[in-house]
Amino acid sequence: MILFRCELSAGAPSWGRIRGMTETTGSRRAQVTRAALLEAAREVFAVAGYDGANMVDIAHRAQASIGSLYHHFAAKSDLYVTLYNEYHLRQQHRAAQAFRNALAAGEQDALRLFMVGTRAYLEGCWQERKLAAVFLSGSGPAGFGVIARERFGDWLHANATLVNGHDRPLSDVLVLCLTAMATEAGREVAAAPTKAAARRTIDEVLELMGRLYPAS
Amino acid sequence: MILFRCELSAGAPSWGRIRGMTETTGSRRAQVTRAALLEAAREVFAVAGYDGANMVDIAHRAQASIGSLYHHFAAKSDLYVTLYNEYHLRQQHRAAQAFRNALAAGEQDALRLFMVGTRAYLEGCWQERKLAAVFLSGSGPAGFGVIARERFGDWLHANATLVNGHDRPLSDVLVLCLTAMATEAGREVAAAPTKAAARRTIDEVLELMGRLYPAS
DNA sequence: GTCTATAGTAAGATAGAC
DNA sequence: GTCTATCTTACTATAGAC
Repeated sequence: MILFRCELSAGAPSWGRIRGMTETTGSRRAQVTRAALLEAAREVFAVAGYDGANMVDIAHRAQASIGSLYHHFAAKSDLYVTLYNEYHLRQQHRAAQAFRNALAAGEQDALRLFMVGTRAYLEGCWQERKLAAVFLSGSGPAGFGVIARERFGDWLHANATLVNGHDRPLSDVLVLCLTAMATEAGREVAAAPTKAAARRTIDEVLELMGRLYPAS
Repeated sequence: MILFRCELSAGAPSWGRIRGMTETTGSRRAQVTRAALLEAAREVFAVAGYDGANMVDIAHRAQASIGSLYHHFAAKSDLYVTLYNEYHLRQQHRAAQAFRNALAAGEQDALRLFMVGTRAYLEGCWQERKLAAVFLSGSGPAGFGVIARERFGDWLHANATLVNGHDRPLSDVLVLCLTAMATEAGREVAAAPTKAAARRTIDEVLELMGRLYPAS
């Protein structure tokens, strides 16, 4: 029984490459440039949002040129989606790690294991709050919000399925509500002024989720 | 004790006029043009979303010119916000009406009254599903999502305050979760294939909200 | 691979005649 | 108030030197 498995969306994402993604191999210098461009994009998106960000600013901040930017990324959306996919993968790893730790520590209760994974996700929102705020802000290329919600819902559903041991243990509406709560909580956590405040929000949301989640 | 009062945000909205709103008075012909432009905008936004909509399409669909459009509305965001404010007002009226009806029918329980108002909101999402889908899609001018969420949260908080009879009966996190659930539910309802499906979603969400809402 | 320069396109917004 | 014509900005895309 594998909860919060990284394989969930490690395959080809249904969304992702809008116009054909750039390769990840290349010379050392190319990789440095690419990394600088991604880091610059992360900062610019965080300040200006998706629509407000412009490619020239990103290139300048990375001390690279427009030509170089377009050499590495086919479009603005490509830049955004690349950042999102990497972020999403890190979040999955955090959840999977926390789950394994809890299992190793002897935790058996399915619901509690589910909560552990969800808590890890929310703590990831705090650790990467600037980037998380970008993706939770609702900005992004056309259709991105819907896809991100669906991906998160699938993730919840798949893990909840394993928790309960049934094929379809949770109603669609319950998954809808859990997803909505986790998303809103992530937004709140990413905007929290202090780590203590973030932790309070996380604790309280998990307590509320426990009231919704049917006892296993 | 007035629940779901229309006055809640009938005053000057904190957001609203991005660049100065146009007056509502004018000649008969001007008002006809203005109404046609709003109706056209409603249709175009519903199909293309905020970013995808373009002003030329809206003007053409209203059989008016670009110049005329900009005479009536200072910017694309003004058009969008005007539609939103009118929609929001109708939703408030629906909730207030349902509340008054329930009161007149002898309903006394505070929580049940709260649910009646919330149900009216969700049924409004179904009745105006095309328009509701626009505002719930997450599209919109920069910063709109945040403001819309805040406005809804204020509405929830104010009414819940009256329900419970305390100054601050609900924790911020609980309001956050109720807001998130209502918003997601509204999205789902607006996208439901049939009225029966919408009603099922509404019933189930209200049941779940009842588990979160502290007994009064 | 990286750069500068530039053309093309689309859309928001404005000017000024009527 | 309404119109046509035009301005401005910004993303996309490409060419061609190094």
